[in-house]
Amino acid sequence: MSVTIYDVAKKAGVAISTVSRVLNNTGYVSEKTRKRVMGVVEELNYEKNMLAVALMKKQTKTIGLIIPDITNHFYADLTRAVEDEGNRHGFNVILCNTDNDMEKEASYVSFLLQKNIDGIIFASPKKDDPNIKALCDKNPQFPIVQLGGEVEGVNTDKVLVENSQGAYDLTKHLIELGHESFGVVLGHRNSLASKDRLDGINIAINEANLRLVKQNILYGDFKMQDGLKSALQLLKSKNRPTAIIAATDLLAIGCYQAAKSIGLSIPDDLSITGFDDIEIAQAVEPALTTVTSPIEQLGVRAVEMVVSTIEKPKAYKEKTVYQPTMVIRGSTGTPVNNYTVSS
Amino acid sequence: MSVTIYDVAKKAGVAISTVSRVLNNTGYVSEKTRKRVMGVVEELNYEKNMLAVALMKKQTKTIGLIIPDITNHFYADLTRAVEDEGNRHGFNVILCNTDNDMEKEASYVSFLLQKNIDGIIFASPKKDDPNIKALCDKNPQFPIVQLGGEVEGVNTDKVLVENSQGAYDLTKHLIELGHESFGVVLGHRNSLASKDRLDGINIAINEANLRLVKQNILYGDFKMQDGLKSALQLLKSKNRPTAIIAATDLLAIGCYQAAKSIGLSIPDDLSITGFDDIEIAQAVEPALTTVTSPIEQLGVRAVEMVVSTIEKPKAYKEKTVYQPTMVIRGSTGTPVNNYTVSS
DNA sequence: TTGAAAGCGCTAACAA
DNA sequence: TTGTTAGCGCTTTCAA
Repeated sequence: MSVTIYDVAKKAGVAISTVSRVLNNTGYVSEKTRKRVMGVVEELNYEKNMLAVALMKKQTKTIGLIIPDITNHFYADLTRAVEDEGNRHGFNVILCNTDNDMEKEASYVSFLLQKNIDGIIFASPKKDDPNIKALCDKNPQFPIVQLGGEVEGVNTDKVLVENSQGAYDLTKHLIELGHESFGVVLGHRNSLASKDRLDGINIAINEANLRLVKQNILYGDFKMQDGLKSALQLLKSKNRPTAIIAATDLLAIGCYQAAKSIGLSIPDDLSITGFDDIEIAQAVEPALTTVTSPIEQLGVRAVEMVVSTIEKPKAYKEKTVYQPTMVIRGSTGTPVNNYTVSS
Repeated sequence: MSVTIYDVAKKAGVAISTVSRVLNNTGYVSEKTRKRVMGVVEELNYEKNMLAVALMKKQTKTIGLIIPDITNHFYADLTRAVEDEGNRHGFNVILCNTDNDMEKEASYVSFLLQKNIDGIIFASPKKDDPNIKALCDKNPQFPIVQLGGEVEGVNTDKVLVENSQGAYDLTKHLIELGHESFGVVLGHRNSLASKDRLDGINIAINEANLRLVKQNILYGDFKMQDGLKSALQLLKSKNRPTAIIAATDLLAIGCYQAAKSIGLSIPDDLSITGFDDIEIAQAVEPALTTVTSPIEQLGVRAVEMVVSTIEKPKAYKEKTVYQPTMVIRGSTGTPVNNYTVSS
């Protein structure tokens, strides 16, 4: 079928080991034979079969990227960064969307392992993810990096964002504007993203001697619809907050819709904050106050970590933590507190 | 290192071929040995090395997906669909972002080929893409599907969307509202998306005996920023249009910003239409009139096509064409025509 | 400086 | 019903 190293060897009148040597620049080869071999390689349009190489070397030059959902802008950006950086190092990336479904994740992981993938990046693992734990227990040497989350009791390389800091900043900003009652619109209950953010919010609120009513903390999925639903619930409640802190920009935009649907104006009647700073955050009206993470850098760092452990296994694990940055825009302001909503 | 078929065979006291047989359900195996072998498989936690299988069978159960940019919502949705459907058929997908850079694409393609990938889906190929042509010329049997675009003079399976129809519908809708002067904000000059849409627009305009001024057709990249820039240029020109047709929703949202920045209200002073119906399209104010494609179906169909050709090569090529659907929302209306802008 | 040959882990004739 | 063996295309000792 396709041309192999044998074809090249025969045509060049040398042994396959010689061809292999010139192809890989390994061992001694006379300039003369090198030229001859390269000539035949060009002539025959020979391309190395990486499968055979992989079987030999036990390196596929492929990494797996496991994310909840590529449709979420944050993961799209991240994936882009990982793919680019991987490519720069000569690695391809196999994409896996789990929807936070552990069974799906398990099946992906075993599939990836069977394919002898060289390493895996887990984005936003949930704190009780059993698959990562199992994988690490079974083979502590296998290159894994956890990005933007950490499974309890599992020691791997990590790239993290101090999300609690971002949430703290946002909350403090709202408090300084004069807000005293808050609504919190989160995603999955056991996503680290939700937990971290809530922590930061609580710290800021406690510092200011204010209280966060438990009923004002709502969980859901990460879609815009969920933001709308949660916000409606908050806005129609007795403990109606003057500010809503959403766990992602998309959720925040869902909150915008809720506010509009019942005639509240942002930020006069209601301040809203997001998280992620997706492209649309500046396009909505008013522009969204949010927090931005160095997503590209996260991806780059994660790839650096896997690739370096793949190429030279190391005895220690490392962790890099990034700080998010608050971006104040038009969706937050001093509360006016003069509105009424029919409950 | 890891446990192989030999380990299983030895422990079970059978030959490797027997193990292979029970693993693949091929040929006769007595119930007794089957059970014994399976027992050992479980006990040893044996997992098949797909690399070896692939080397033998010349099938890697992996397909490549080549897209311009995962960061673009349309491709994120598409990728999601392709990945899901691929997975359903037992295929992994390797993601490649080309940024429409032909060299990058070429390098990806040769990389994928070296890895003995089973097939490739090219999303939105540009009409003069040299790589697809070269690939087909070299190996007409290799499973390829072009999605949402077609390279001239290349015969492969195709999944298309009649974008010109969507653009036609949008334009006609605007004309019926009373618009007579249009601005067109496109993406790359030689992307099929741009060409198709322009075609549809022209047909509708000609049918109505109107004219589209050449200076009102602007090209750029596909980012929000480009929409803003192009729209500003249009709105400050002498031939200021009353409606802008953008090639994507993101570009349209850029146009929103331009309109707002110079104090025009939508749709009274300016109607705007998009393309794609991304999630945010309904969240912007006013909600965006746009056109929606069955993205998921596109991905599913493309995967069906590659997978079926991978599994059973066929002598013919096929093409599936989908119709887009117009979604009318608040961003289009009757022109009021009483505004002035300092030029 | 080059070649022969032994694998990498598996499938698939072919024999028994 | 099971075992033996020859590859798949390559890298890498070890000899020459």
